[in-house]
Amino acid sequence: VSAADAGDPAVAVDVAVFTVHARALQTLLVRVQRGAFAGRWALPGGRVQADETLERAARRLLAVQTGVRGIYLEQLYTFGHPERDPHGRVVSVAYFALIAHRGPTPADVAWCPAARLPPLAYDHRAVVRTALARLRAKLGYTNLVYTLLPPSFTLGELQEMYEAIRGRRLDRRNFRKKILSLGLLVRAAGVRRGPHRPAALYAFRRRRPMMIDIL
Amino acid sequence: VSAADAGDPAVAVDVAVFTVHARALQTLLVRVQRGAFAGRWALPGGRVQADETLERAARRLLAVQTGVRGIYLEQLYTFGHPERDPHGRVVSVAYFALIAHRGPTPADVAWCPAARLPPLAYDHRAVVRTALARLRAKLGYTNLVYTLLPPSFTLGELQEMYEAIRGRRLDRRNFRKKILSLGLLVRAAGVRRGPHRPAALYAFRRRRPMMIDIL
DNA sequence: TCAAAAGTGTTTCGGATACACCCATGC
DNA sequence: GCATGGGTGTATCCGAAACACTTTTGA
Repeated sequence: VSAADAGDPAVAVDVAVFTVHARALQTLLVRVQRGAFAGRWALPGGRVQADETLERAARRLLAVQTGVRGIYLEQLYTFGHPERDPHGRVVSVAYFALIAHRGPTPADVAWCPAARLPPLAYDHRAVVRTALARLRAKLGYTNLVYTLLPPSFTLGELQEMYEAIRGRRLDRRNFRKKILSLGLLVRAAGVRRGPHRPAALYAFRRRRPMMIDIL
Repeated sequence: VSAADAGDPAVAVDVAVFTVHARALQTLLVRVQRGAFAGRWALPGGRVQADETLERAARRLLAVQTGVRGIYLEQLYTFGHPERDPHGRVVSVAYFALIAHRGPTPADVAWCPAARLPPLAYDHRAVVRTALARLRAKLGYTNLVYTLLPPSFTLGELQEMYEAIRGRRLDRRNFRKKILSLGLLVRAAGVRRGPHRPAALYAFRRRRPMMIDIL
């Protein structure tokens, strides 16, 4: 009923960051430096400081450990089983985050296909599983894909995002009809040139999280 | 990186319990006994003990404070703003729960219409708002209504649940068609007699949480 | 006999799905 | 000239929504 004492669990945050690259969902992992899990891969995260909010802690630890900052972040679930951390009682508030893919990462940081994760420290496998379920569900009723894409992109690229995350192919004609009918996109200048016919570029009319109705 | 120390936030749980009664959503509140909020209403909850899971803490505190036990419970969201509790840093894992309505409550415990709550302690108003949003969303893709109903009930009573929670009327014929087509219900013995034509009784084929697709 | 809830079918509309062909480019 | 992805239109199906009258009971 009053402030903390030494009997309290420690409070931590963990962040499951996803991107889509090479037509596959990828998860951001860091190598554990110390303790019982030294050498294993784990989600970025750590202890919450006394005067910061949970989300701020998540952003700080993510930036420090991986250099990633300024991305979409939302609270996922709180994992608090008494034995989840062999070092002592730690209650961890997990966040899930999305980012457009970018280049290489620092040492001891890696993008790993979400379908083939190595053994992870703590209960982070369960955290990733929970985050993936949330991600798939949320794509169906929000415009969150925009967080995975650069400012302009082709409809083919957009469709690849949905296919990578939902794990199945979509009909191109129906997809274009549906997406364009939502009015979320505007034509961007220029075209994407590749080894084949150039594709029109599009951009999101608004780059902020919104409820919508798709798929 | 190791176990807790005195700098850690306290860890608590709060439980937002809902029922439907008198065609309205009701929230279970307890009166705060001590501290800065003494006399105010609040959600049941309190500190997590060193060796119990978060869910177990929620069930324990709910039973001790209100006598309610053995109900549907799910984790909702974790509230951790540094100033949410004037007594010190407390990170609170909120749960949301559903129960069929039953008789009177102990002293200093009350069911209160969710639409007209009194001023609540801490950030519990935000907790209730979050829980209501979750409840409304979840009714749309699960069979969780069963938690609000007695073992047998009429289709009219079932429809009242949906109407109370969603806050709008539904067409009776379409509702019956849809609900019966899902195959979740079986006829129960007997009829409900009232001041008017008797109604057939139904029961849920399975009383456990399931994903489905309704409304 | 009246008030109040129970019970029942049909029509309409819109969104989802399935499906095939031509186009523009780089190699 | 060919391989590769870009771009477009139509027919069908299914579930959702709208909608009115008869039935049974207790008072």
